[in-house]
Amino acid sequence: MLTRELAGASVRPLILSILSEGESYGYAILSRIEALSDGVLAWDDGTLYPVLHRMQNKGLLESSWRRADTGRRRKYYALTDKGRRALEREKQQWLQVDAMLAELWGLQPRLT
Amino acid sequence: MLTRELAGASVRPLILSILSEGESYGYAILSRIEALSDGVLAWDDGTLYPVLHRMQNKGLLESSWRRADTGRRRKYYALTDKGRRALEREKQQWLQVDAMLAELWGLQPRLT
DNA sequence: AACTATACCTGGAGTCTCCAGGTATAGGCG
DNA sequence: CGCCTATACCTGGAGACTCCAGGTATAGTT
Repeated sequence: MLTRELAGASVRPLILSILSEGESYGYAILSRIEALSDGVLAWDDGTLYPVLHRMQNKGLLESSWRRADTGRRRKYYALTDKGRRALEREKQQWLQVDAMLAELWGLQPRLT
Repeated sequence: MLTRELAGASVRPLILSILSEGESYGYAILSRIEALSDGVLAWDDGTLYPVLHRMQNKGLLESSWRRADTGRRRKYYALTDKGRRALEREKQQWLQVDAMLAELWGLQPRLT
């Protein structure tokens, strides 16, 4: 698994990025992350939900309870405008740090 | 500045990477990071020192007080073998998360 | 009727950044 | 010589966050 610090740094960008593709809900976000990482990352759901709540409190997300075709109740989350701006900021910050590490590691810089 | 989470995720890899180029000391590490980021990142030194202490406690670094040519006392830090292994792990983890974000953001994957 | 997978939530322990404040000294300047 | 600035290190407490253990509920399968 990841160090707690890297986990902390990546949850928010990952959630924002996944939701930028369209609304989703906790459980699905979890599986999406697991799939994206080829099974390497698997957050406990008890870690994810509080993060979603905090992000909603800060106005980055909005949520609505709906019943899926499967009959189950789900809490769907979608990005707000503020959330979209936050994603842009987080992305820039990530790329900033990534560029520094890439330089230290002798990797080629990313073309933007 | 960075979000506290990204700051947390990047301090350790940055320190380990900088020290992998040769020993250094707190104040110089700070300026190295500032230079690498083109002035964007500037950690408070009160944030860095406890991190160095913790890393030494975990056996990732070793330190020695020496007097520089300038006459000042400095605490030089160097990587231990354990530190070198930790760097390798952190690097893999970073690249893992980076690959996930790159995919979500539609960036080209990094060639290893 | 029992089980599994889906789907959500909370509380407390431990850990970490951040900030404010503190100590000490070399070198330059008046 | 006395003052200032840059260099160089340290600590304590506040606040924030992940992690884990535990809990609730229900659709579908056996």
